[in-house]
Amino acid sequence: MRLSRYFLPVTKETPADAEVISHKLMLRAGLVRQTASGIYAWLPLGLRVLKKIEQIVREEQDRAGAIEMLMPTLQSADLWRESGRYDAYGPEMLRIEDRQGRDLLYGPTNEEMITSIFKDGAKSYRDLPRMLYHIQWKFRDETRPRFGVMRGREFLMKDAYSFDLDEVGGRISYNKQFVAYLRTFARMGLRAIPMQADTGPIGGDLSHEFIILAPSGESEVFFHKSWEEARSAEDYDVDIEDTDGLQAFVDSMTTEYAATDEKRDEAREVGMGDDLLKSRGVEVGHIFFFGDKYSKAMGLKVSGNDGSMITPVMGSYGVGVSRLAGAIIEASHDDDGIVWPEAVAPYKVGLINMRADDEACVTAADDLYAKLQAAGVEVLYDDRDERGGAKFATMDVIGLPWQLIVGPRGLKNGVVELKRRSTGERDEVSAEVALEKLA
RNA sequence: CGGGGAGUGGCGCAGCCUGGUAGCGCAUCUGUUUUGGGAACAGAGGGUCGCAGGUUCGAAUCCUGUCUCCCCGACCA
Repeated sequence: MRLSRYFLPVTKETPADAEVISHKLMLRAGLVRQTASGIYAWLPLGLRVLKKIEQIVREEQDRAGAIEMLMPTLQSADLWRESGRYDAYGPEMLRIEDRQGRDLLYGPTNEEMITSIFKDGAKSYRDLPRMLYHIQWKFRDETRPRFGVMRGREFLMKDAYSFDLDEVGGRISYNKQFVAYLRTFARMGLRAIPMQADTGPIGGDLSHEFIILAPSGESEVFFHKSWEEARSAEDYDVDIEDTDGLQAFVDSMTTEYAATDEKRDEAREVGMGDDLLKSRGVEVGHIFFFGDKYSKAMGLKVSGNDGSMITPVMGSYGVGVSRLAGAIIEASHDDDGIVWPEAVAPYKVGLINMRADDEACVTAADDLYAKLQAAGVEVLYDDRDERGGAKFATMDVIGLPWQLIVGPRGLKNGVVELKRRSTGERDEVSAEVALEKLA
């Protein structure tokens, strides 16, 4: 994409509304614009990030054996009356009436709807286990939206639902999602720690929040120092079909101490000494097993192999997709702007032509642009007639992982400059070497 | 939902107390000189002062109502 033809409203000043760093940077970098309290428009650059995040979530859900579908944002109130939640949910649920006077709501979550759909389509024990998911906008009318997209009223969420014949099966589904979550966040360059959350009606330990560490996160978290070390998705490469191995792996991930502020175990902390670390954290995912709460209330039953009727047990698994965009920035930025992890960067390379009025520079930069595109490299080409300083500042604030700088100074010596955003390292290399490194 | 604050060119703000026909910085546009870390100079465009009433010869300014947004707290599968 040529910047001269793009829509990228980057600002030097921060709007007064923004308080947290990710919100400020998202506005400054032209990723989002607020349209109402807690409601955001995703501008072209921001949308690319959102889609990158969404795609990683999708790939890991698919890998875990979940099946993608899409449910609507608007739901019938009758569906929620079946589960009893229409009255129970409270004012956080946005209620709407259509022209016929029918009660609708903008879905804050989809347990009722998925249960109803699954009930319609699954009749036999042979139809289970199944996991279904979708990535769809939700609305929760929070009393006080804040922190930009991290606590919006309208937000993009991946929500998955598992259906199993019994609790043993339910735990297997849960474990598959558990691993998928670790992998998902690791792929985005985040350190996400599973922390035990309030348990569902069944009790036990089948509910975890995934908290990412970020110095400016919204809540305080406490954990064993082993979580400090960076881990990649490969560290979570488990055979999810090996039930025992999967369980052992999940156990190993939940033995080291990790707790949110409300869940602290002081007795345990005392014995940890220097191994205990604390940080700020942002919740980016939450998984839980809730047994037959919805299946029972909504009459979901399938035939067993002995002709009996079985009420399946369910779990649900949420990832805050739009929240992640903010959370990643919280975890990865510096004084100059965003530092995108490569996996979610809107473009991989920012190509800068230092002098739009210099024929040699234009030719060289155009050539690199064409070759990068031909090689399938996502590149944002700053071909505007601006001064170098302004271009550097723009590239730094939008945080693309690589900056490829073409200027008269380097061309004289037959080189271009390759700068890594995360470290600031610069290499003077030939155009060919630069292409090789980026392709 | 309790408490606090703010609405004035795209963004950040001043003016309001003490009514007199709207200003500054940044951004934008034009021109010239510039050009490796957000250039300088000269000129230009752009605002029914959130909205609705009221008081007054006259309202951004005073009064009443209303809407919106932000911050702290409570809440947050």
